[in-house]
Amino acid sequence: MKKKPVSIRNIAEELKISVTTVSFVLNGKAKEKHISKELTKKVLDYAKLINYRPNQVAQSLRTGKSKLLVFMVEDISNNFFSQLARIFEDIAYEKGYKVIFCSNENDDDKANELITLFSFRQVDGFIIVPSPGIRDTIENLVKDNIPVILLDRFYEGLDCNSVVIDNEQASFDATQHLIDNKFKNICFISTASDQSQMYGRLHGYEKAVEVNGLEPHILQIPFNEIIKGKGKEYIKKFFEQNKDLDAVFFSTNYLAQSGLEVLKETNQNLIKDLGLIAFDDNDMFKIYDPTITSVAQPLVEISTKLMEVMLPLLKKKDISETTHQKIVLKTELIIRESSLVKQK
Amino acid sequence: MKKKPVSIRNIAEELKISVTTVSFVLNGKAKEKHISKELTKKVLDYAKLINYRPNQVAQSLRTGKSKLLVFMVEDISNNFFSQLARIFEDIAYEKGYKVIFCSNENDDDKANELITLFSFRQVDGFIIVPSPGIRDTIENLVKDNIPVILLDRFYEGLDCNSVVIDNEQASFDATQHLIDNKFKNICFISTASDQSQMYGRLHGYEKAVEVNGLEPHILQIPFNEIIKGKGKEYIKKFFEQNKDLDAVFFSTNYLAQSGLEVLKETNQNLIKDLGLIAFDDNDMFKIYDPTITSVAQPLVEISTKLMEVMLPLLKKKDISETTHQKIVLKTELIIRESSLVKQK
DNA sequence: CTGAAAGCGCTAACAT
DNA sequence: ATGTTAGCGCTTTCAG
Repeated sequence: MKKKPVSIRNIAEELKISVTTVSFVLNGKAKEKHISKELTKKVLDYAKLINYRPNQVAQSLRTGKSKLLVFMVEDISNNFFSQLARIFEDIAYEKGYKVIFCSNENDDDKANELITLFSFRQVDGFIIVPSPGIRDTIENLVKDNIPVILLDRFYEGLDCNSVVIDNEQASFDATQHLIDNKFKNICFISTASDQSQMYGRLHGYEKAVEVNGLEPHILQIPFNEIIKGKGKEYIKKFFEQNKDLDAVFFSTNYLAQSGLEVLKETNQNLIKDLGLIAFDDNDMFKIYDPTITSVAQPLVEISTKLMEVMLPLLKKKDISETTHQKIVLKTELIIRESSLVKQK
Repeated sequence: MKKKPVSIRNIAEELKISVTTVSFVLNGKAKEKHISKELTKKVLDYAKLINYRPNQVAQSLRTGKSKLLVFMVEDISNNFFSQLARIFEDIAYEKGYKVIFCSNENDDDKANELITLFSFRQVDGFIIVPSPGIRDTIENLVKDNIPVILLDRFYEGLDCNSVVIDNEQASFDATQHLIDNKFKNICFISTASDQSQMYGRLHGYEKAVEVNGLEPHILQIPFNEIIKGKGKEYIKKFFEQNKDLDAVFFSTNYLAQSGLEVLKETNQNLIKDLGLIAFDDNDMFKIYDPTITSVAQPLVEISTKLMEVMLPLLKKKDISETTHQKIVLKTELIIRESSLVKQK
């Protein structure tokens, strides 16, 4: 039989005192409420003895706090996001928060629905990798003083907490690194998106190419085509039409994967002959042949910063006066074989 | 300002009827309670108009149901588990359930703590990839009639719902496939674990080797050594001591990764000369050179079955009479270049 | 110093 | 056919 958990009332009855006193003691307000040392100890000991766990649902109903955070990403099965989730999970648990992960597939409707679903009262805070068109929804969350942090990307001009990386610099450095290794016809394969992170990556590339007096070669694949699995076709066609490329810079990990598939299918040697860099690291990159250079995001640092920004918001009663923090973190270029100068 | 959500009482007042009526209508019990069509429609329309969302916390407190499921795996950042999570997430949302993912690191203490944390009342059901020593905890959950399904592995002799794959058959088939391709000195690299899934994989391998009159070559690495990142060292040493191996069967995806790293570091050609199979597929396997044969678990089927088993348990008031289901699913051997007969 | 009691929003047994 | 009300377990104001 399901044993009914003990309630604060049971404790009170057992100890022949009032629920108030029990509640005060259990919430560490014994001192503040001038409750005697002996009584305090008695309550604490008994609670420990019976291994008392407060009913969090009741607590939530009363306090309006659920100790639940929502961590909404594009796709939790994506290596980058699942790694991030894993680290954030630990940090959150440490602070007494549970995390609900969900995937919005970069789709506005799904994202909106999800945010509504965790409708305002049930969740203490949101960490969101926003899809392109939910700016209004985010703005409303902010207006309603709900703790929210944008992750990975943000909306230009919208005043909201965010933790992102310096995409432009990362992309510039990666491109420059290819150029330093004698590559001249570097292409940039990305999604057709004006989201901040892609915008930054594109501009970093363009800047590096321009500064070095080279020609840009850009492929931007519509996101819904990628969803449909058409990414490979686009890349294949692009490679066929641009035979003189000598290096490829993939702006996301899934594009890198598709790209490598195409190269592999076309001609195994291509992978060795081209300069190759991928945005976002992958464990397999270091055992590929050649090993693949990547732009690695600082996963631990991102997660830590998220919690650092989130915690004060959760603590405060009224966050309407808090200024929004915009954290920009540096990436690391992990140089491996694929981007080094080729000896022909 | 945070706008206060409308409550069922607000609706009642606005419509000048009682909360009961509103509650009944909103819970689809209008017919059952003989509430007039007009009133029903009025309530429904108004609720829609103001976009009413019930406070789920209050609902939970009252009903004891939270619409929350816990999905506890070894490590959510592991590709296999994150893929599974992604699919299960969708299926659960469809049924109105939210999912809390967490990682137990295959550690008993962490697993126990997590289960206690989601202490019995707050969560409607558990899906658990159990660490080796939490048999008692699971048994208690079962005794307390809490819906729980074991995933990926189970405890011999413990009567509990489970969804697993036929590890022994999968492993036998994979090994036999290597043998069919003329490999004679096939080694099996695994963890030192008597958990059911590893036991099955080991036995499948042993059986296939024996049936074919070959010698087994087995490396079992202690799990805590793997955690410490010592996996590669063990594998390296094993390869050095067994120079005559012509094929390797990795029992998990992280071991395959470590193994490939070792092979790569030792001698790039080894990867092409050895027969190679990995348990659990990975997107990168099909673009590796050579492409890598793997035993793929049926992710969608697993997730579907989990929900199929879970839903009835969630619905029933008393599940003490239900018989526990043990679902065993078939895997698929995805044959790629790495396991085909080598032309020397 | 301690206790009584209101009330968070909802459901459902009971009343009318 | 619809309304009144108790109560889920907790926090916290107010009273003693």
